[in-house]
Amino acid sequence: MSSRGFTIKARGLCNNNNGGGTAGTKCGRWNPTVEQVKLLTDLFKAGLRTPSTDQIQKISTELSFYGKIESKNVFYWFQNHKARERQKRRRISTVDFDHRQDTDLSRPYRDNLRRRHQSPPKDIFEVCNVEEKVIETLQLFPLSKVERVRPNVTAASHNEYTREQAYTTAFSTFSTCGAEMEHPPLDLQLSFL
Amino acid sequence: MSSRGFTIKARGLCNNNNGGGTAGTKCGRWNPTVEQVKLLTDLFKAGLRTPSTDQIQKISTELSFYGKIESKNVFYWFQNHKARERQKRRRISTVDFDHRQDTDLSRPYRDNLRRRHQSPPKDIFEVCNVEEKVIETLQLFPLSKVERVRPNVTAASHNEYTREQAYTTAFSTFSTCGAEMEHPPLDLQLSFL
DNA sequence: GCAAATTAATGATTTATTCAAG
DNA sequence: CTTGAATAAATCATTAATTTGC
Repeated sequence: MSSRGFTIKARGLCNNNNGGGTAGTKCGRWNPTVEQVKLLTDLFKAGLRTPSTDQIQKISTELSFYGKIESKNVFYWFQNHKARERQKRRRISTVDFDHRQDTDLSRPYRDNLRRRHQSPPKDIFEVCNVEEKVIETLQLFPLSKVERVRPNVTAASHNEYTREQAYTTAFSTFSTCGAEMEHPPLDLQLSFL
Repeated sequence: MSSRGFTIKARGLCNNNNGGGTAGTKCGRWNPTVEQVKLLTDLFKAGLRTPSTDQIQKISTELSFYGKIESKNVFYWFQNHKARERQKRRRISTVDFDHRQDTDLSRPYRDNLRRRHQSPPKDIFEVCNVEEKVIETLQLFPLSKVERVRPNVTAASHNEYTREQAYTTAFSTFSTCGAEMEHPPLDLQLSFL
């Protein structure tokens, strides 16, 4: 936890036994179980794009039932999934940038588009309260109709968010000359939370 | 703190009285005092670019002496300052990308440059132990040669880091409508939650 | 069949843009 | 117009698939 010395921490070992059940394996990076992915995907399909801290926390807690997971994993998952879905769609429809109706755009970005390109031929704001519902659902998280069955996990819940990896690079062999290494995803990052 | 309702939370009010001493003013965003900026700038000049969590914590604590400040403020400050200094430098010297000796580049990026452009005419890794020194300095933070004088702050230390703003956008009026919403009603969709 | 070698996915970081408060 | 804050885009890096040679 100190500053230096922990070279390439990620290469270490830890009890990251998901799905397979092979305990004490490498713990390089989060490896979601199929259940976790399904849940996340469902939430995404339901309209969730950028979960709040609270939501991330809840989702994380819920998913920890199926295997090791941290809040940041959830955060990253949505970040990546959102971006890659957008990207995927872009490759398909080569429509003009101004005419696309990408609903993934966050408010600031959409607003900006409006301002700069005068675009939206169709009101992009006509809302659908889907996300709202999702939130509600999330709040009801704890109670589930189905008695879930955890594949075979021994250790679980490690929902702290203690910027691990990040430093390893910074203080690894190179010691980054003084310049830097970097930063944690937005707020979740700071360990002392 | 909940999910909805708090549209644009940041516009609220709170006791953010820094420097000026006007208590109970808007708490839109952090407004660093001159002392804080000076300290941060000094650290930057000393070579610090991307402080670690520990460093951020220490810096934040130290700066809270001069006024309200959160860890994230320190984080963002370095993020922005680094980027803007780089930007500034770019406008001045229009040197080829491959030839610039920007020490701000993170390891991965530098490595990548090496790989892709065969560039570095000069070993980019020849280290400068600046940050090392900075770290030392930071560790010795508590003791200062000069007896610091706090301008006039009443409330201080709010070093929690709870991603605020970020979510407000997600749940504001728009709610991201869903083109990706063909899917069935959430109920059953998320039933297994 | 089964590893080493490749390639495809995707988790995690970093940089670039943008929003908006003051 | 400066800059704190937030998000998107780019990219790095590791793990799982898949292919290939034996």
